[in-house]
Amino acid sequence: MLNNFYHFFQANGKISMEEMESLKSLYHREEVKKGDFLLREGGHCHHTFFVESGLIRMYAIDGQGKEHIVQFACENWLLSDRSSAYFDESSDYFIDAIEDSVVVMLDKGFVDGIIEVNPSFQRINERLLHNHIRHLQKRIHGLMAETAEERYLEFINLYPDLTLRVPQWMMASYLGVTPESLSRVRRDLAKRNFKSY
Amino acid sequence: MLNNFYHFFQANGKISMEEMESLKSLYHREEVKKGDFLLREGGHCHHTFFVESGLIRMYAIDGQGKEHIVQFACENWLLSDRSSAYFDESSDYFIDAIEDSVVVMLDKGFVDGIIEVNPSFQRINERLLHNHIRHLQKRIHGLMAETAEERYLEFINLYPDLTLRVPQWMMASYLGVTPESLSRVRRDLAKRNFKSY
DNA sequence: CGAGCGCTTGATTGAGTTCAAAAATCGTGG
DNA sequence: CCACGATTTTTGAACTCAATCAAGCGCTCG
Repeated sequence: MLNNFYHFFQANGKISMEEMESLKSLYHREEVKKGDFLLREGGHCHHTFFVESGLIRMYAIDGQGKEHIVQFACENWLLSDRSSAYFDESSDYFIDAIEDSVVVMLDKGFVDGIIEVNPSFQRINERLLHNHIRHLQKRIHGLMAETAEERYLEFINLYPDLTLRVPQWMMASYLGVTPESLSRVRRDLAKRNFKSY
Repeated sequence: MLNNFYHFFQANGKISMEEMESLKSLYHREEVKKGDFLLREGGHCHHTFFVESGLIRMYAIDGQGKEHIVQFACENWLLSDRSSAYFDESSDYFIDAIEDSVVVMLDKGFVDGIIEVNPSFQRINERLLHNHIRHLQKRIHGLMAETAEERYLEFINLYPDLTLRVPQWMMASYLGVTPESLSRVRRDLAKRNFKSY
């Protein structure tokens, strides 16, 4: 029960079980089924989501009604619309479950709370933010400089586990191409006797 | 002399001139001429750059030798390769001056130093990071969901001042299109009797 | 078992790139 | 202050990658 969650914070900040207990008013466990929403466009993102088990995603829907997946999050990942949560704005994004999942919902006060209990989390939070920035920057560079095929290869390299769990059309949406195009990319790779597994 | 710099921190954190003085070992003023480099690919980013006057840019060069501009920074903007600076990695980016500029170079210790002097800067730094994330996310969405024309219109709306100071081919590089394409976008907008100025 | 969803394939279209070259603008030294 | 070379912007034509539209296949789950 929330083993991943407790382990995540113990490993990162050497926080004790008792200290986590003292914060328990600032988080709660939630089970969600495939397809359930944790956030909808126009709503406010009141939580950061820690994925205890399962798989969730964040995505936007553009003017033409097309989905664009911003991020996946499986076990031990944190996901949140930081803009909405931090700036108290209504969100441009949807967050829903791709698989039946167990999610720990962290209140806005959680980060401050854990920093109070253990100040080293100040650093850890900062690191998470910098990591996020680095990741987004890579994504931008990929979209500007790389072909669909290159982006696909990077993705399966970086997230081999997700590749098996995420439907292909969602991966396409993450990569910024249509499902048809991704299908062709894969066919062409196969023809050039490229074996991934 | 560094009026913008002092004003920026006074306005944001109510820090006194004396307190800024106490940090003066952690920053220094530098004059750079158009074309001068502040950072090169492969180097380490040891500073955050505050633009006192002038205009600088950060960009990457891809496998085909093409430039991709990540960010512009004019007066009162901060610019840095956060990944390189924060994680002590070698940088993927170049930073150089588009105009003759006066830049305040902030040492890595500057942020910690100013937080020590005035703890409210902890919050301000966090806000800057969140803003950065929000901005990058918008950019990703633009690249995935919008046409070159839409991105161009957003840019001139958001940064009308930069539009006048940045050469067109650089704006193209920021928007993720070729200079030729941007030229055509502008011609077509003009033909549809769209007047910006 | 059938309806719907996801994946594939084919044909066509289209936004943006590439290559080439002309026109406009800039900047710098004489 | 002008002129000349370099850079920037524009235009044209051919091309390319990926999108769109349309159809068919196969699986699953209700």
